[in-house]
Amino acid sequence: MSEIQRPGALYRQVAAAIRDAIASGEYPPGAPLPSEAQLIERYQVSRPTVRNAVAALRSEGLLEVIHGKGSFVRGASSPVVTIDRSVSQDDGGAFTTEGAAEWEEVEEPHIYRTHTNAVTGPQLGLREDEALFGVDRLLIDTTTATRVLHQTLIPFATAEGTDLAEHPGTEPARIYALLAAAGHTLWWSETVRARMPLPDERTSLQLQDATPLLETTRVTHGTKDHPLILEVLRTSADRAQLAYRITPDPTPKLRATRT
Amino acid sequence: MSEIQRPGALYRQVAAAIRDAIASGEYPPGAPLPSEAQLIERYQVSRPTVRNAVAALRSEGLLEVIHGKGSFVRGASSPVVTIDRSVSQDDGGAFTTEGAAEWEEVEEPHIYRTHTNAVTGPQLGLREDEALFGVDRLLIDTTTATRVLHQTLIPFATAEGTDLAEHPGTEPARIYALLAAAGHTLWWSETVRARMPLPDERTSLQLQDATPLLETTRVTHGTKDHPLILEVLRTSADRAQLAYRITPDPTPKLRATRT
DNA sequence: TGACGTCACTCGTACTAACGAGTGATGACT
DNA sequence: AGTCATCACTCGTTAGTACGAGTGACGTCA
Repeated sequence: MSEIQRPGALYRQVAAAIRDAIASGEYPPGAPLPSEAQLIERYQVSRPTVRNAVAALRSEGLLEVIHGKGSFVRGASSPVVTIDRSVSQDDGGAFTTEGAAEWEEVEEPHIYRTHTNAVTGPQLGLREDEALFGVDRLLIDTTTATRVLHQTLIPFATAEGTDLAEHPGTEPARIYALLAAAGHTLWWSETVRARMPLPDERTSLQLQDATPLLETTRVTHGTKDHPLILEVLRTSADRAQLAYRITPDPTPKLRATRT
Repeated sequence: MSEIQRPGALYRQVAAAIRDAIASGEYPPGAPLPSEAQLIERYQVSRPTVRNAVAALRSEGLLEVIHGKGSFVRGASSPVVTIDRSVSQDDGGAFTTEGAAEWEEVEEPHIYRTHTNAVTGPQLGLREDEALFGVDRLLIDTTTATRVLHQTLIPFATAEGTDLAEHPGTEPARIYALLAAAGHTLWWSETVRARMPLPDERTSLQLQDATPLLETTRVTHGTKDHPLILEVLRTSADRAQLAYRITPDPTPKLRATRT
């Protein structure tokens, strides 16, 4: 072996050596790494050790391995799409949720009835087992092919007396307009988290290895004291980032929450 | 073997069987999994296969493995701390960035000089290689021990003529107050992304396996046409989530960006 | 009683070996 | 010329084996 020696496990040394080689530009983004056989030769280690090292780099998101072809350097994955989470309202009262123009539904939205659970109940200010409409959408950005899972949960209490009871599959921006027309002054609170995807999320969002999931939960508040709508958006952290616009809030913090 | 059979690789079948066992409550969160030797016995496979299966579940964030003790079920990790990213301003003009009361600096902030690069330049509306002050902080939430890395980048052009040129290590909320006092009307744009941590981020934030990093970038805008300050916040997606407050924006979207 | 060494148990690392499976190019056959 | 079988190369999976290293309990010895 040439450049490896000190720290701990052999495979970590090999991983570090490869990491350095990538950082030094020896293997630029997109370039193929030497094959396992060549790495075995170069570092004079066994195949399990090489595979262990490659696996480590893969879990760091540094490599992409394609069966039958080889390992490739995955350039610093910077998000491709910026999803603007601010909400605009034009003179006519119509709302624009950024992206409405860019995203396209690939399938019919899945509309169903469900109930609040231990998570969604508190978020909506409801007890558990309260009736909800649910709408699941799979959206795809037409230019970048970025996929987004979008779920809308509408309490019966919110839908009652509006068009929503008949057409829960209405698009969010129209729902906002509906609620505003019903006399609500709307504002939203949103939380953002990230986690590793579940197996089914990996497939439906077509996530690569070591790609976290970005998940944002938006609660629509109206003039009444309890929340009106719950929306959850899930997408690949590799492909998308979220954008917010913040203006100073004259009301001293009401929202110091802790779970 | 008992419950495993169909789909693809043996180790995936074993992983699925263990995943099901966890889901079924056979191994509740916090409980120890059978040892490797017992899993070998139970599923009648070799040790590499068992280890492969366990590694897969570990990378899903479902298991935590402790050397010398065993493997343990890691219950659905819901964030512990909510970081409110909205900004409040009281009558006296002082700003409150939520969390200021809860977070504590563990070390002296690291203050240095640096330059814009290909990423930070455009974000600040500057060319590359423009001079900046940099301030790095490691903050810890006193009640939950959640760690946060915070970086502030201040262009010389912003600091000039203000207290910042002398004291770049000023806290963000005070910087906002300073800029407001200098005649700026402030607003902020913020982007959120997630990715797997780099090795050094893993250690400084004490991240466990399969824990993504939440990273948010805040740009402070004033009355002038170019941005004033850049802040980057990094924390464990396992321990923290971000919160935003959204109000309808009368200006039709100016911010449809794409990188 | 207290300190410490030992031991049994756990996972971590490393090697050899063999075969399966995906990919792409080459070349023969129609 | 076009189609398709083959082959070489890549990574994927599995088995078997050995020893290193961290942890905690137990028992011995002072």
